[in-house]
Amino acid sequence: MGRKPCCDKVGIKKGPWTAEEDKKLMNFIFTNGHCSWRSLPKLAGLLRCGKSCRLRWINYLRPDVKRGVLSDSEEKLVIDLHAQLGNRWSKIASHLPGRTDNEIKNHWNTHIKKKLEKMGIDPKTHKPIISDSAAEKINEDHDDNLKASINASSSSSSSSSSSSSSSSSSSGIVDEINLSCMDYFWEELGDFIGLDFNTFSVDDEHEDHESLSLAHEINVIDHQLWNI
DNA sequence: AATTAGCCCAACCGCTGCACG
DNA sequence: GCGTGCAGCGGTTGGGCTAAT
Repeated sequence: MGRKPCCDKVGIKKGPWTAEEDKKLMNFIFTNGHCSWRSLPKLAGLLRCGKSCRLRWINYLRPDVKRGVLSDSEEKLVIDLHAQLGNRWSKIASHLPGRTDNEIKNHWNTHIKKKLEKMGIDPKTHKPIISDSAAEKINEDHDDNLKASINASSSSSSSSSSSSSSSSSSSGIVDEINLSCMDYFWEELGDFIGLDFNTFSVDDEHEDHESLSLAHEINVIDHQLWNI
């Protein structure tokens, strides 16, 4: 015997919400709040499952929900947070007042992802997309450095200091690649939305209150993340 | 004007984590 | 510690809309 489904599918309405249903849901929540999403549809006189009501409320009917396309600064904040948090849309949404995880997820998949790919940046890793030949070259160089470090450490095995410095140089190559990738990413992104990531200031074109406050928030989040 | 292709977004589905008995 | 039920989350889908042919 498995888990009871969240709603018995018989008699449950699916698909787009009507204005009448919206009204019923809003009226109920405004007067009673949402004590239990599971029991809410019955109490509100809706033929929907609790999940559906919850989603409708959070993504559409909530009074503080912000509609319309994301601003450049909001977009930047999403990219920045995605680079740190990955596909944790609800966490990302919590940093953008009035925006929902669903909205951000949709915007990411339809707009930002394409923009980043166009800029030659992998939207998953937030690093430049490297061609096969370039990747081979990096691997060759890395292998050469690794071989050199192994040789060096084997030839001077008595000296612990020299072997440690050699191994750090091989991993240093990888760090260098990662750092240059990130520099490239921030530079491209800065150009794209008009934000200087060194000073967290925006250029004249983007110098509105929202951009500045978001730039400040990005700065704060960056500090918090780096301090973890 | 009709058809097709692509885009966008609301909504659904299934899984996970958490609280509680 | 275990099982159950619920809310919440993220991936995916489907349908409406618009631009291109």
